[in-house]
Amino acid sequence: MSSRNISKTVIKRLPIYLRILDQLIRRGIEMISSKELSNESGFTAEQIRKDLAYFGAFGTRGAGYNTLFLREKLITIIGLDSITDTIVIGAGNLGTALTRYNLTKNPYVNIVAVFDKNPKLVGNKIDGLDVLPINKAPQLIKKYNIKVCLISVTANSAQEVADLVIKNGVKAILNFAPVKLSVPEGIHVHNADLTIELQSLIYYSSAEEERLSRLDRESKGKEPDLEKPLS
Amino acid sequence: MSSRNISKTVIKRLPIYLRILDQLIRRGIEMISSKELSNESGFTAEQIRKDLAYFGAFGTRGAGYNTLFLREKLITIIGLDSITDTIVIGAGNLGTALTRYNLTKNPYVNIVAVFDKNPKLVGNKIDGLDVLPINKAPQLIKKYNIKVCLISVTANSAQEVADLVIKNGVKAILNFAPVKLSVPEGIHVHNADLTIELQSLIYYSSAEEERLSRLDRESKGKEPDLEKPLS
DNA sequence: TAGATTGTTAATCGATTAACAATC
DNA sequence: TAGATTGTTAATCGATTAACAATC
Repeated sequence: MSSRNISKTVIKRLPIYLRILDQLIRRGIEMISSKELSNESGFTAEQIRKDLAYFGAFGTRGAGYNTLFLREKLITIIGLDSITDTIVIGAGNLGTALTRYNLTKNPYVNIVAVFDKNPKLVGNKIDGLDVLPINKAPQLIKKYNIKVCLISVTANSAQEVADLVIKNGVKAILNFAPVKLSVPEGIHVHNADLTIELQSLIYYSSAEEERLSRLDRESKGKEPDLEKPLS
Repeated sequence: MSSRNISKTVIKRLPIYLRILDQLIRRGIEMISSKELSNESGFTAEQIRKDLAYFGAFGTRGAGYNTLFLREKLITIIGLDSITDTIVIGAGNLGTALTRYNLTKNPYVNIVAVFDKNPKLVGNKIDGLDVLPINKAPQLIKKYNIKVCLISVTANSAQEVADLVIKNGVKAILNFAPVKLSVPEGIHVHNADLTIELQSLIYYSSAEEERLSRLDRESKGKEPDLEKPLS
């Protein structure tokens, strides 16, 4: 129980369990077995039991898990028991959509401000929230003690923005920009690069066999031996 | 080379390599070692060499990889050598942002249509693209031979939408709705649930130690010693 | 009690890292 | 040739699955 260094793969499953519990509770279900959680989530029952066991013994042998009790535990484990204030940097299409989307869907997170460096966007309202100039970010991060930040600026600006928010106390970044951010030890970045996701899907959308055999043929055609120009 | 069943973790890294090669080529760099690719990507040099070796021998011992050559290979491997036509279902904030975002950023993918079941949204223009009623989707999927689809509808509608597009020939779905989709064997779903991403980040944004010890204290209150009775 | 299901240890599987011969 | 770096095999590490005793 509460042994440290729980792996990232485990942590990423916890919010999914939470979402399922929310649904079950809405449907009035009070107890749930790991087997049934498996059906709902697509993870194996063993894996679910093991994931939960890292944090404690929340079930009842022979009966399963009490949905309300387990939900409370998950909320505490993930850190959602108090609302997390966050900011969005980058008020383009994506940043605007993220802001609107989150404001309606996510009861655990509150977006307190949206920033952009483009003067044309500053002053816009997104669901009642003003878009502020980026130079106002430092004081606001400190004032609200912001620890989590969404970055939806261009690839060019993302590193600069990351440096700025980290310098002012942000510990975790959800990065939508298509670049690898360099951050100090102890700062967490999750990448949500939609282009990458989409491209890796395309791999699976056509018969691999066929395409990869084409790769072989091309190689044979093209590089009798020039494969590698010998300089 | 081209042994089958290459793992999903490998495939997900390929578009990242591609993106880095794009950058290198733009900077005029012609050769790159796995070591340098490691610096750019954050993956180890060994891992990069191994990933590429699943598909062939693209490098030159002693010299590294020719950036233009490797980029071509990656494009073929991923399946980006011809433009992929795709559709977006769900023209709310997120769907609109995804459509605009993709149209500008992703040269390998073309969004041919956006659909919504809400009559209020039908007829809207998104960067010159009409929002069509969902019942027009089947014929269009067939006409353009659409294999990849983005779903940005509500959790309630997502399964229904998935069933519909799969029935008409879609093989791969990028799902933004916060539900687990049930799909037949051979259909690929990638989930891009932003709420999940954000929540799992929150886990890392505050000191775990502290929060998890709180969990223990709470448990002690509620469950006297039955933490783990020793039998 | 008998049946069910957890929590946990052991076995397996897969992915990453290390090492190094091949070779440019 | 000497130096560098790939491609690949072997060793390690970590995550998943299987199994089962504990126990409700």
